[in-house]
Amino acid sequence: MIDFAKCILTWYDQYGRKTLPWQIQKSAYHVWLSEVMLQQTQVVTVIPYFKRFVQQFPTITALAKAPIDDVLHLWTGLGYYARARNLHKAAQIITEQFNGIFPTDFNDVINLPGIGRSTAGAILSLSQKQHYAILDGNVKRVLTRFYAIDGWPGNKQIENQLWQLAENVTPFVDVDKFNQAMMDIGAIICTRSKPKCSLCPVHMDCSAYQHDNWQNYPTKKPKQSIPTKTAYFLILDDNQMIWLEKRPPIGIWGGLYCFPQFENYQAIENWLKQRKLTTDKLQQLISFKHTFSHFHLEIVPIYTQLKKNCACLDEANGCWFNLKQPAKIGLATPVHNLLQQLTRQSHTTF
DNA sequence: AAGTCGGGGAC
DNA sequence: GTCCCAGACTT
Repeated sequence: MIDFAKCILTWYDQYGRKTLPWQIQKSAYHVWLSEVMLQQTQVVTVIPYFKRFVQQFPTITALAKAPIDDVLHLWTGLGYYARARNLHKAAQIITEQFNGIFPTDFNDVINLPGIGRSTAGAILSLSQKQHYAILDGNVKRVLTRFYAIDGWPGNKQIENQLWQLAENVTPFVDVDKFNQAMMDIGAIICTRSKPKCSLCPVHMDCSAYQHDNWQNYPTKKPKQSIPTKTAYFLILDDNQMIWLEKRPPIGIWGGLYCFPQFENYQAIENWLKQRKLTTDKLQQLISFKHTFSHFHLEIVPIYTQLKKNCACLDEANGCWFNLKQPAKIGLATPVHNLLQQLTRQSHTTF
C-alpha cells in the first residue's frame, strides 16, 4: 500500500493552487468567507464576489457593523442567501463573544451559524494547521473513486463511511497542504467528467482507475422530477421608479428585494384596487423560466405605469427603486435582470 | 431521512 | 436540456 498522504503532499508542492485570492493574506476571516462562498459554488464564480466583499468589509468587525442590506447586495447573484445572513450573524457573534477574533476551538466554530463539520474543519486546518479532516464534494469524489464506495454520498450511512476514510487518510503534519491538495485534485484532476487520471498522484492504487469505471463514482443522486410553478411579477413604474418589496427573512430569496409577486393575474388587479392605485393598461412582457434545485418558476412580468401615486404603499416593507440611481440592496437574479432590461429600455426611449 | 435553499459552469 | 458544485439547516 502506498503512502496516500505523502503522494498527495508531494503533488501539492509542485502543482497545488497557492495563489487564490483567499490564499494570499491567509487569515481565519478570509478562509471562512471563502469556504462559505464556495459552498455549492465553483471557484471561478466566487473569485470576483470574494474580492468585492473583503474590499468593502476588511474585518469581521466591519462586517458585523454593516447593515444586512449591504451584505446581501454584495451577495446578489451568488445564490443561497441564507449563507450571507448566517455570515453576518456569525460576525456579530464573533464580535460580541470572541472580541472580534475568529474562534480557534472546533466546538465554538461549528456552533456559528452557517458552519458545519466540513467548513469548520477547512477553516481550522487551512488557516491554523489544526488536525481536522474535510469532506466536501471534491474529497467525496476522490475517495469514492479511490475506494470504490457504492451508494449515494447524500445517504447518511455512506457519508459516515466517507468521513471515516477522510480521517484515516488525513496526515498529522501538513494537514493544511493536504486538505487544500485534496480539493485541488478533486477540482482539477478527479473531475466529474473526463478525469485526468494520468496526472493524479495516486492513480495507480485507485480502484476506479484500475477498473476503468470512474463513471460509476460517486453514485448519482436518485433523480426526481421537479414541479413548475407560475409567478406574476408586477412591475409598477412611477416615472423610472420601480416598486420593490422586501421578502421575509426565511424562504426563497429571503431578505432580498423583489417585484410584488402573485399567483395569478386577478390577484394583481385586486392588489392594485385595495391600495387605490390607478395605472395604465397592464402590459404583459415576455415570460421566461427560472429554475431552482427543487422547482421551475415560470415568471410572467406584468408592466404598468402608475398614473397617480396615492401614497398607499407600505414604505417600511418596500422601496421605490430608482433606475437612474440604483440602491445597493440585495436582488434576486431574475429581478436584477428585469431591472437592467428596464434601464436599457429607458435609455433608448429618450 | 427528506426537503429547503440559487445560480451558473460544463457538457 | 442534464448534472452538480469547497453544504448547512429545518422538519
